[in-house]
Amino acid sequence: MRMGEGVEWAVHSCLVLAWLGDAEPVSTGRLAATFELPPAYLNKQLQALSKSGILTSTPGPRGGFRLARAPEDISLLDVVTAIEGPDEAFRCQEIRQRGVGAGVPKRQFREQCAVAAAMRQADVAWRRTLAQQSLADVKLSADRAAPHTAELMREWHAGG
Amino acid sequence: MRMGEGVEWAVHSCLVLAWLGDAEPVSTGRLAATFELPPAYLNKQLQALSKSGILTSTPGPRGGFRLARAPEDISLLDVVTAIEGPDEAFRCQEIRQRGVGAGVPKRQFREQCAVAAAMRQADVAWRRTLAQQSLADVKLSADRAAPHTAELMREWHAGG
DNA sequence: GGACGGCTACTCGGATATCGCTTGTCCGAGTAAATGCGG
DNA sequence: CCGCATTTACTCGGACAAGCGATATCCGAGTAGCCGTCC
Repeated sequence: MRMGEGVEWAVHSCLVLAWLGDAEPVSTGRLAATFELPPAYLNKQLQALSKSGILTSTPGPRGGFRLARAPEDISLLDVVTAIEGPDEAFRCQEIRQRGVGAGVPKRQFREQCAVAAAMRQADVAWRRTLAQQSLADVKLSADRAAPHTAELMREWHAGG
Repeated sequence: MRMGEGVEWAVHSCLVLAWLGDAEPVSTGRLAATFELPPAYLNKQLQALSKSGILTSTPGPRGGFRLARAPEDISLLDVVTAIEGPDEAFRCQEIRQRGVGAGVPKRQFREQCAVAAAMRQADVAWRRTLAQQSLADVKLSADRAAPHTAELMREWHAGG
């Protein structure tokens, strides 16, 4: 089980937008240069965030992306869902109904598969933990580890 | 983020082994026929379970696989880890140290990345939920939904 | 009749192809700003 | 000097390839049971 690396790019990009503030939008190229990422592919992730209502995009010169909401109102689950999709990791294929289960009446399978139910519990716990953490929380945690990050971002953004 | 379907096969196969009991081993072909799965590929998953110490394999005629421990002592996390590997879903690539972070002293990155830390919390919650559920629990849940499953398995196994 | 050696058939185990999705890239539509011109 | 039409350059947005891991398969090593033969 593996999460796409686009998630890491998306979260860090949102953090940069949070650090720089919503004064003016930041373009894909600028965000890509911030972490030395391929601009076109990062643009793909940013579009996904835009479609999910996490970012707002403004075209034209001086255009780019902005956070659509305050960092406190954007959870990590929002970002992960926007990039990876809404489906849960475990997809029950209902193999219990094949082979040995082919002959038994369908009524026996009204209750959902016990394996899927167990996996879903874990998935819910995972999602709940992600939903409880907002971008502001992560930003605060990063600021505690490196206090001058916001200033660094603003300087780098102005000079780049 | 997507979990391989081999996990579903592995869990259901372990459940079958639990229902049939450890009297005699069950071969890959028999297990595959139970759910109409490709035998060779299922064998791959069973080998992974065997290498992780969840199953024991006996070669030769009348050979096959058995549960290495009691179902109460096999957690879903054990099975998932055996199939999907021990790595966590989110792999931090440390992109914070590239681009804007290339010039700052390395000491700033002694603390782990805040994004990775947040993701790890969710991963821990997910693993904990999986670890708390044993094969016996899942089997019990399935038995409640379809009480005669164990009997069905024994009959189908004898007649097949 | 019993025991032993060889044979057979069946099993696991790992090496080997194929497919789909993630990754990566490109070009076109649209727009805001700058520019030059006319009043 | 001011306002406007035109041009321009820059942005997003979606369509188009490539690489890699999951999926699927096959064949060889090893072993337990069976059979024929010998004592």
